[in-house]
Amino acid sequence: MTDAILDRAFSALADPTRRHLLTALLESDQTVVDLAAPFAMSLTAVSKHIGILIEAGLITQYREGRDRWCALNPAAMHEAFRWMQEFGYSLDQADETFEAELLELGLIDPET
Amino acid sequence: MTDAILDRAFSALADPTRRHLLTALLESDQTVVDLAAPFAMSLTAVSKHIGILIEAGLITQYREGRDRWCALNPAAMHEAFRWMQEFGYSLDQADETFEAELLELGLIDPET
DNA sequence: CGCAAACTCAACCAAATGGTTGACGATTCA
DNA sequence: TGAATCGTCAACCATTTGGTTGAGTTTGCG
Repeated sequence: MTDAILDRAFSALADPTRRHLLTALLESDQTVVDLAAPFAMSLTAVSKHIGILIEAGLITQYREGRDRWCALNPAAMHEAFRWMQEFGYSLDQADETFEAELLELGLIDPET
Repeated sequence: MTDAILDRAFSALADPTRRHLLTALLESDQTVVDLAAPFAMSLTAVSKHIGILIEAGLITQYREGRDRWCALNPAAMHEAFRWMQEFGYSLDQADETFEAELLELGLIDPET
């Protein structure tokens, strides 16, 4: 039951396009067309992503004329956040090991 | 670059089996066979899940004879956690709206 | 030695994912 | 009224995902 919510929240968050949509909404509510503008993909594709975010409970929509305005919905994000909080890891330790891991994976340059 | 890390972390977290594996490791380090025992799926399947968790940087492995011990790796979890922290939502508000949403989706009973 | 245990690897499969295009409905505006 | 804007829907496609089975490798043990 709570599994289904976390499934949808985390898999919605797993896509970079959807994460960009969410950060865009951090600024202010936006219409579907506005949200889609920066992306090099069809409006239909972005519309689908938005549908997934809605299903995941990460955003909501309200209509105004022919516009669909999207807004952040804190509920599901909060639930995912809370799940991760169970892992009471040391933040200091994490910061140290993280850099080393990035180097190992070749994802950052040594001089950065 | 950081997108790739978040992609892998969140999509690794999106599967309930893998989340169960992580919470099991919260107790203590465990071998692959031990981790697989509670699940109604083949050892190969669990081994694949573990591989995904390793690739995502959520766990690490060390060998000891024929055993492979798995241990939590806080790095990637921390990164995902930090991304979500950008959403400075009100936790109080989230708790209120979350219950309502669960009801609406039929995921919980009214009396709970 | 010889077998069992602990895995991993390779090949395969069905279903889900992320994208496309084309048609459609609803709303605004000249 | 008629055309343009703002979307959604349906069908299709290639790739990824999550599972299987069968074979192989390495290690421990009697």
